[in-house]
Amino acid sequence: MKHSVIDQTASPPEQDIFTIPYEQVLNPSQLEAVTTLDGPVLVIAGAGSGKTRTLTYRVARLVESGIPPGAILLLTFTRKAAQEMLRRATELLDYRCEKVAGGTFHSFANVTLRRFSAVMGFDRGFTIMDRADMEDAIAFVARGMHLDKGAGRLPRKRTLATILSKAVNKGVGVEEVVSVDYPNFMFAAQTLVRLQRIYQAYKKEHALVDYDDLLVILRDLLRDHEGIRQRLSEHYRYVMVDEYQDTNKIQADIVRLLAGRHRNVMVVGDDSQCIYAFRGARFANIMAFPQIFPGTKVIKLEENYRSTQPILDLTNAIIGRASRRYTKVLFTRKPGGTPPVLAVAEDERTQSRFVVRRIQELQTAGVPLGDIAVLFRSGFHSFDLEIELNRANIAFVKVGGFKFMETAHIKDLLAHMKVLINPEDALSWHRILLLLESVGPKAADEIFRQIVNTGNGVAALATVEPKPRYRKAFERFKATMLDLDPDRLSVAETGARIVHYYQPILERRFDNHPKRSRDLEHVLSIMAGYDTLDRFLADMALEPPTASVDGNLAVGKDHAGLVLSTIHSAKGLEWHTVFIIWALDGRFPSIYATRSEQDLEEELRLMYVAATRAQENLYISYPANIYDRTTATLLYRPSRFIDGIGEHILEPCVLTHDGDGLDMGW
DNA sequence: CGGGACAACGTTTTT
DNA sequence: CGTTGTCCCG
Repeated sequence: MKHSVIDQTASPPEQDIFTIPYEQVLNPSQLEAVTTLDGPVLVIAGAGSGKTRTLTYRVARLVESGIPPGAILLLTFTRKAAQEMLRRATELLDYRCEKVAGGTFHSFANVTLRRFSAVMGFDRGFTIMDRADMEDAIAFVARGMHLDKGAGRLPRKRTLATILSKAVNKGVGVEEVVSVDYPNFMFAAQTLVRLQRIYQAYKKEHALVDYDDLLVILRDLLRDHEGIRQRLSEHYRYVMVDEYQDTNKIQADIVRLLAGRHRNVMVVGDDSQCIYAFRGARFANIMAFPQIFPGTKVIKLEENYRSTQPILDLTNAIIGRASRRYTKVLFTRKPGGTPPVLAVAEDERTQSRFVVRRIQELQTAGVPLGDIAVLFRSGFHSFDLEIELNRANIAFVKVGGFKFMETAHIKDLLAHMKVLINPEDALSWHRILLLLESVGPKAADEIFRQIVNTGNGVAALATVEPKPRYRKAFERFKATMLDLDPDRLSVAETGARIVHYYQPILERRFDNHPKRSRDLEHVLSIMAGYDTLDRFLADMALEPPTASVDGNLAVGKDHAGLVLSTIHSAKGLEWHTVFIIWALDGRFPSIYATRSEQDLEEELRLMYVAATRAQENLYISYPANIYDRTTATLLYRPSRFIDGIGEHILEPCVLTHDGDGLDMGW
């Protein structure tokens, strides 16, 4: 009997086998979460309530209880979060904790699907498409549909991708997404339904998998193949999921299928911190969990260890403005603290200077730069501040926003590598063939056809008959590619040869090629850390490097530099001092979010997440008098999420800017 | 095929 | 306003 085996390994062992003093370092709720090893558990963990700590100790506890580390699966929102928890568990206990299986749903899906790729009909591997690949593929198949031009234009490819992705993540039809979110495109709804079908078929034919497919295919694999479900479920006997409020229906299904048999599953989340509904996340998953797993033990962590009471007074006031009542109220025993400040700046420059000056004062007062963060709604909100920081010689790392890996030259490099692994990848073939001089869509298509028909992978290049027009370019391409044997060459060597080949193309196509050349060098240095091409490519798609290239790269996120981050990327993190800039109504919430009640509510939660990152100091600021071109209106009110909050909770401060001076008056 | 000129569109967050 | 798609010509 399997059950008796599990019960033996997991039953509470003798007290004295534990080396970690759990009772002394955890509060009663945390302790209960950490020591309840069997059966379904739902932990509702408020901001700063020691959620990460709880998960870390629980990993250690499981391992200490004799569960083999490989039988524990820890699903988190970013891979970094998983690594960090396992690292901390290792510090608490020992090296065994490093062997726990951890990662994001997407990376877990990737490794699992590769194990069972034959079942799915991908016998030669598959390529993961990033967002830009998805858009390109959609645009490509849309062009192939030869739509009647008189019948009105389709949405742009970016919007198409958003629509198709939303339909998948919400588990609804394309028509429904269009009618709810894009009523202006209702005329094209049926075309989009067809487009979705063709796009699916296209991916299948060319062994391409987008982000959504990773989840969907894993779910289907678990649902439709009982043998595989059983194997995986017996392998991962203890499942933990972090940030459960930001999972969607498919992810909840995966958890249900994976843990349905042994029911040893703990999910941790906070409904008031759900900030990914825009891509299908449903905080309803949290409320539904006890129904899916009857007998769930519900544990609430409500004591906040992060922030001072004045900061919590503000965050409670913010979340109190939600129309939905959330499941808990936070309290702290942390003494003292000063009220958060709301700073009104005349213009953006004044706001930037205010932030820079305060940072300098904090440094003088002995606060390390790494303990300070500036948070904002959208990537571009920090541009002006970045200039001022450079001017003041303050090192920073920017997280979120700009996608280094999605720039054209980097994608060109990766496409050359992708066809080595998956020669059916039409998208990448197309991309690299178009780089050849005098090769356009038609010639690219013809060459690709010849390659695929030979069915011989990259080696098929030898048999292609180039037209005289592009013969010379083609021969150079062919010679380079035929020489790239992934079994013989290291990843970095492969990359270096491609870059060498690509250099003249780069110079011909881009004015700023010196900078792009440096980018390529940077990617080559990343390659040095990989021993197989698939691993490298999968990582670049699933966990691309985030730091920007020019100047301020270097420092890792946990060290030294000041952090500039979108609020989405700041999830789960905390700092001594937090600045929230551009808290201007019309920017935060963005005017586009002010239409629907639901979008607005998510923006409110976003403000809540931002404010709850602060331990000691919280500064919220906004530039007044910003003219918005698109709506032809003047934006001058503070964000509605903080407007009108009492002065004893959020202390107002007016920044004036005359000449070079900065006056902080009241 | 490649480049230039022009028109239309929609604007954010990320695996 | 910047990006994307289309059309036309050399």
